Amino acid sequence: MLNATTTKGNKPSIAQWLDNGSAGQIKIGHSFSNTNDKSLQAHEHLFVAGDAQTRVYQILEGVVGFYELLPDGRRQIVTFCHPGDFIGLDHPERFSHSAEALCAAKVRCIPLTAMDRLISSEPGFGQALLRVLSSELAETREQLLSLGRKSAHEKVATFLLRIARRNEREGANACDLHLPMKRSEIADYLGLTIETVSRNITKLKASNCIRLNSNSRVEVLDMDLLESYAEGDMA
Amino acid sequence: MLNATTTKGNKPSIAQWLDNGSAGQIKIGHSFSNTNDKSLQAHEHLFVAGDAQTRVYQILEGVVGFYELLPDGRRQIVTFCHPGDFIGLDHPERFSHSAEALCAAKVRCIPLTAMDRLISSEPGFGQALLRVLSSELAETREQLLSLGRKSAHEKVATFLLRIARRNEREGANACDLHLPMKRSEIADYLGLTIETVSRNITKLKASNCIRLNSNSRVEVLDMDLLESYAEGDMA
DNA sequence: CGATCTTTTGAAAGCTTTCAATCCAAGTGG
DNA sequence: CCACTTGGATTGAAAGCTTTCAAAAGATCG
Repeated sequence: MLNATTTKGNKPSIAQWLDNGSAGQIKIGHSFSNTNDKSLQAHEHLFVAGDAQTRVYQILEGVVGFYELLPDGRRQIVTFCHPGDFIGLDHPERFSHSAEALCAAKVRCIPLTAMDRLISSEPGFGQALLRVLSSELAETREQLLSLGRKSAHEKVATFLLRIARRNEREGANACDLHLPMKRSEIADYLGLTIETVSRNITKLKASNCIRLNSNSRVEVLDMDLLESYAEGDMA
Repeated sequence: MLNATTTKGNKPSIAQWLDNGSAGQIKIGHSFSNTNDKSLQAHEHLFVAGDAQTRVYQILEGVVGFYELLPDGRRQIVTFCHPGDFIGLDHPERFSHSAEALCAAKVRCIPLTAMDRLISSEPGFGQALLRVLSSELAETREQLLSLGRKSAHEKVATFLLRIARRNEREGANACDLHLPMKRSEIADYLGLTIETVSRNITKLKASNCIRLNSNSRVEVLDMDLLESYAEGDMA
């Protein structure tokens, strides 16, 4: 979601803040003293709704789910945060969302004051943040279309396609998808139930669009078909 | 959606760029030479998906719907833009969305180059934009919860409640809601059909939660009830 | 290998949509 | 001033898709 790469090769004192490889984009590297990294076990929370927000987080390893709850327990996962992504750029006061590691994860914790300092001192930093926020907003709007107007089948296809695209961006095999989250988390991301997600994955299998090598390892057999499903060209 | 007020009192040469009254927030006033204002009739498009994006727009008067289409014509309205709101901060290349005036409207057109200049020259401007984008992202995420996890009844209640809150923020009567959009546009914003929207407005009337003074004029009779409906506390 | 969690599959129920018809408000023109 | 027209909103009934409830099948782990 956020166009920033992880700190490849682990340089703990150098935050590879923003590094979207596209031509003409700025690249910021900056050393920090008052950040600290935090390791999370699977299913451990980084924070929960109601916590005061005093830091911004950047994912270094693993995947973190960012979600909101209704009083009766219904959950909407807003985004899955991957290495390089930021959490907490959007809400300057108090979290209305919670963040939970889907698997073992490591995050860098950056005090808001450090962010403010950087914005003032590094001219390019604020602009980089603008780009990060912009692309996150664009992605969230894509998800609005999915949630508001797509069928379950289309939602699942769109979800898989997005993962394929992410793979492509990162130079990985677009057809070999790894799903770090459970069906229940996919369901809460797509506004569906576990059962509906499962049924539609089965449908995609049946139409020879994908194959499951394991529950969390999907192989795309026909990317064009997957794309047409995602856009609703057929049922 | 965007924390910026309109140019009250019409000062065409002074863009009251950002003016969120909160304590400690910056206030920017800046004069521009190369912006021009554009008037739109009801249902006239500001731009359509596919257009190259060369400007950012700020609504001066009226309401503009920002939407995305699926190939088969299904529409998702992403946001209703009110005076002060910006359009086009999120996507630096080519529009994947379209923008259409819901009623007679006036917008200020700002070339991207002018934005870039401002970001570089006015230190506070970039930070103001960050806040605008942040709050827009937060609002979009709220909408994700609505679309993904709320019932039709809850969606409609949430929609009305949001308008009431907007009224409050602007110092207007929170109980007197003006709906500048048609039922079909509410439907495409909430991921429902016209009929479902209508039925649930009727339900809200029947439970003495609201009253319709006209099709576009809703009076909230019981704000607490509306809030509890919006959160799903009852049916 | 048993215990537990997760996924898949089946059948019935429910909510929203679809299809249709009526109602309503606002113009238009005679 | 009153039909007539028109676009939008409401209401009704049937269909459809997703959910709910339930159970079986896998997978993981000690």
